[in-house]
Amino acid sequence: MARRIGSSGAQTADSLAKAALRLFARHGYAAVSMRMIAREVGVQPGALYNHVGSKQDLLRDLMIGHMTEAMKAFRAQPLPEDPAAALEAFTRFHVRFHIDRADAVFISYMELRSLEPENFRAVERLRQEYEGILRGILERGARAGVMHAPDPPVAARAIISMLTGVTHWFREGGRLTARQIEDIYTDMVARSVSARPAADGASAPDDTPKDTERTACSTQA
Amino acid sequence: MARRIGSSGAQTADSLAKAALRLFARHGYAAVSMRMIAREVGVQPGALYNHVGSKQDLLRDLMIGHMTEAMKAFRAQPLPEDPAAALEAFTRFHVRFHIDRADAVFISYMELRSLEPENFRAVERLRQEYEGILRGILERGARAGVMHAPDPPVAARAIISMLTGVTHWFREGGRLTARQIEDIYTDMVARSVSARPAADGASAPDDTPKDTERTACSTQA
DNA sequence: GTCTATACTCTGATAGAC
DNA sequence: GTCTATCAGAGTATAGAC
Repeated sequence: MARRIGSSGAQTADSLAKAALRLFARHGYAAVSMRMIAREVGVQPGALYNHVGSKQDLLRDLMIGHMTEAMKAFRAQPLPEDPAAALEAFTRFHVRFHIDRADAVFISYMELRSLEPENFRAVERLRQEYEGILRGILERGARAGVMHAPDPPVAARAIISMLTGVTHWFREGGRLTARQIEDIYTDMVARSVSARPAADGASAPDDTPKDTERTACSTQA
Repeated sequence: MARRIGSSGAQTADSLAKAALRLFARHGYAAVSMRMIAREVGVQPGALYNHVGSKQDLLRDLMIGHMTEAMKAFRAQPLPEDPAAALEAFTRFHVRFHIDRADAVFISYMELRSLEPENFRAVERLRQEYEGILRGILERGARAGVMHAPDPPVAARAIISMLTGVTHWFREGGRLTARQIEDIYTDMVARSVSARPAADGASAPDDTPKDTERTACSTQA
């Protein structure tokens, strides 16, 4: 228990978190063993348990850490009153924040199923809170008549899926800079809920969805 | 080797594929064991190897089967000449086809990294072929001036990410019917590359991207 | 705080009887 | 074609020396 001279626990803990993040993102939680992480960190497998309770704890801490950091960073910037400006702020924030943290995003998006029920609920709560921000913007925009969002919950998810997908293929030093990607996505998102219809107005549903074919239950997470 | 009276290999093989599909989608390839699959099928673990060479073969066959089926189904329908109509056809096809095969889509999207290099290349080739269809539509639309797609490769990926995301949350019997989802997504996709700018034209990049900040390499898969 | 050593379970895959 | 039995190795996690 006592710390010996020459030990460097804080450093190991940090390098452990970094290694787990990288490996989980690359191979997936289930495909990564504590032995692999230990090898990466440069310690024996058993030594990891001085810093983390279990492999599951490691995943949970990474995910909750990422989500809370995202929420905090978003709230640290002012959210414009104007819905269109707010949407742009959200989009730019999301793309920029996530491009810089591709590994953490990837994990948070893909490894929900690897969380044990209790941890899942905690993370899911944060995810819904974040999604709620975007939904709120769309609802305000639709009410104000400056946006076309027949179904804000669905639109919010569609937009977040689109934005988060960037982490699947973006690589630093590729054909486009992060800023260019940000511009392209911002443009597409703004248009996707634009109050102006698409060119030929092929089959845009009305702003007030018809009740036909509606069913009972609520859309679930 | 000889088939005995009372055996039912074809049925087992079918139920094996179905069980693997379901379990891989639910828990992830790495988290699913052959023993779990065997239990689901109702045979002993060793018996699985009468129908499949390895766990990896099972994944590869599921993914390639899904992708080729998708390509074949898409090509079985006529693709309109008009870019906007083609985009709508693509969107509706994608959403409809994928909503009915949520498990296969989920696997094809998430388990690329679980494929061994050779299998990965085979699947990736099919994926790019499919993405190329959408990219082609966007390029035609942009050339014809009826679509705004500053960067068709990025736009194609963004749209596919958005559409594929539906499998993350859609459940039969939820608040919305599949047809309603299809309508909403079709509308959003059409608008996202609409030639008409978003309401206030906040910061839409030009159709001809500026060369500033461009870097050398090509966008990678 | 890290080490070595280990407990115990599970893994993918195979061999041979039937 | 399925069974039982088994292999060799890897999985998470713990115990106790230092």
